[in-house]
Amino acid sequence: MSKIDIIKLAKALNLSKSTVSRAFRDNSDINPTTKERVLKMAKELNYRPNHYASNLREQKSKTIAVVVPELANNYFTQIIQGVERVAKTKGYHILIFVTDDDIQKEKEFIRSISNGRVDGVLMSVSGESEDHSYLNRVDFDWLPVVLFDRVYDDIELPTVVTDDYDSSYLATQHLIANGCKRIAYLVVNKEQSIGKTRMQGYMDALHDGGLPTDELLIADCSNAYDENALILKTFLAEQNPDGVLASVERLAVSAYYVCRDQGIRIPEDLKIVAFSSLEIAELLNPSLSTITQPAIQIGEHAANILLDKLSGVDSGGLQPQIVLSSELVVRDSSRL
Amino acid sequence: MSKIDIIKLAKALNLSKSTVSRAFRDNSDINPTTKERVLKMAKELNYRPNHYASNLREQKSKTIAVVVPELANNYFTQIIQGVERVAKTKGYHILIFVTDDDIQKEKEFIRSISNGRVDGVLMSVSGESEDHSYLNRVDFDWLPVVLFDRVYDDIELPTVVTDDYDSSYLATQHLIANGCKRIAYLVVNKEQSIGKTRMQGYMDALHDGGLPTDELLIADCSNAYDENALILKTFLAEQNPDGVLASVERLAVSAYYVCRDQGIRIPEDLKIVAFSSLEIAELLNPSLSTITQPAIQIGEHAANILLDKLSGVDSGGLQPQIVLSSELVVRDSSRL
DNA sequence: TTGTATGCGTTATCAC
DNA sequence: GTGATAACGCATACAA
Repeated sequence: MSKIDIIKLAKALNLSKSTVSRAFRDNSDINPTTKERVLKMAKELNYRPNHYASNLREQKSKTIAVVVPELANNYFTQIIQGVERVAKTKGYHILIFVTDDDIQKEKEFIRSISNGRVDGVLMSVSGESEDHSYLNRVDFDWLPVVLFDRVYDDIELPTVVTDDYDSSYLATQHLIANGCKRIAYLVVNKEQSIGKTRMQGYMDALHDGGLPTDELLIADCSNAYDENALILKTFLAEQNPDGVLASVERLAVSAYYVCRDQGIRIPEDLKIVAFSSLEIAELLNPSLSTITQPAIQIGEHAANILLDKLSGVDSGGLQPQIVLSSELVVRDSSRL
Repeated sequence: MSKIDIIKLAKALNLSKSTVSRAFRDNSDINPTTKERVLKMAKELNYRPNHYASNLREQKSKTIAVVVPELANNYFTQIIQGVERVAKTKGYHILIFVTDDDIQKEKEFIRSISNGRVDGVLMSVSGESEDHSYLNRVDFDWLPVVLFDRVYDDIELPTVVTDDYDSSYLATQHLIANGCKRIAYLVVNKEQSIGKTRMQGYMDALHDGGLPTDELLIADCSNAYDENALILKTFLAEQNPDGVLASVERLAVSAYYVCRDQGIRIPEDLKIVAFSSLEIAELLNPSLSTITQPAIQIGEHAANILLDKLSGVDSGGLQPQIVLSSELVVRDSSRL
């Protein structure tokens, strides 16, 4: 294969390079027969238009970036699946970037692609509690951005999120209905919109259910399994809750491990509900009650919004704000 | 931000574009002070070198492609994590492509990137039983390719795989040791090297353990959960095995569901061991015995090999063939 | 319908 | 140490 370019191909065909070029563009004036001829020879010589040259010329890349905080999370990989699925149908490729929840990396990545690297960006953000004004410096007409799941509320962009408040409220209500009096809330970062919104639903449900809200029942965890094991062990021992709402799957898993080790019975001693996209929640011991977010659909929606923008579909001036519903699936871990 | 390019920046600084360009290259003759000045102004104007122009010029993209059969599989997403981790440290981006186990898509993708789109490819293949000679047409000096997990044996390329035969053998031996007489093997596609190798380990262990091998005990499943539920339900009823080796996680999960529905007790009636990268195998009911592959490391190794090649490290002429060890973790699902 | 010429934004080579 | 200029490979406006 090596170095066959449009000129060599043109020479081989005794044509000009423009004609050859035209053979690869769909809506160009070209004799169907010569087009055939070119395509055939191209196949033979294994020629493909150089991507970077075309992109430079056309100022587009047919590629979108997907920016996520982490990959070690089923939820995000499911979202990526959704994105991939719709991107593929429109001929787009996807570039994955992981920020490790570090806004510096997020910022640097956005900077690094801000000059034609990709046609658009799908992002779940990392710096909600920090200064993310860097985003205001990008021209969204040049580089459309759609936020999903974790969003910056103070920046006007299309978003795709789930109804976290309602889900949290409902799940807490369910725990109350099943007799819980001391319901704990497990969260990784209270400052994130996700953590905050879910916490609000939890608190309001407590209040409406006639239960006091107690700062001490809110466990601020980390992202590392081993740390969480420690935090939760202490937390459960000291606070002795009878119900738990885990704002992310990982915390529910840690809670399961701690309960097993400490001889805390689920659901008899402690009932658990968790935000989780685990496909086998059903098979856990005991099966885990979940608030299941439509992850794949989030990806699909976000991708569709972005691709619409890229193909010039007018959103009527305003930014779509999609809210998808999660589903509360009650299983053994929160049963009476 | 919009349209700021090197020329505008140069003008703003009253410099030539060559000088500006030099400020961004690390080892160029340039006055440190002017470099400072350029970089500062660049930041101010939010200038970034155009990726496509540089790539066109330099003939490299600092991007590698990761090609996998599917994303709906923890195993592959973990591998991607590993790749991402090392790629990031070397300043590479990753482009994800999913073949849906369709060699046509695999082929088309490789073709589509064969002209400078990426600097190299990491791939887990899809067309082992089909004609994959298309790969011989790519010049691996121009586009280095490293295969992982699912490989083409008849094409000379670096590979990273796990010791599937040994793992299978060991797991089967373990089942025999725990009293199983009728051990079934669950597989998705017998023709794949993965399925085949694992089956061989299983068969040899049976033989060495003095047990007959029986074609009927090999269940050829599909990739869809609902289909598998049906297949396995019938299979378990008809063949009545007392042990099962699942060549992929998905099949073990299906088996769990079927057992639950049919009142088959694990491990009393049926012992199960599965190839699985599930992090919470421990928490299943009952906890699942697994052959755990070092997925993240596979990704890291593959990426390292590729990046070494890209940076011109000589592999001594021969293609590295890495074999990583999986770990058999015995849990309740296969206990006596 | 096809060919010619120009520019997309860089970087490298060569002068200065 | 810096500036002019020629590629990189392609796609389009314009001429033929």
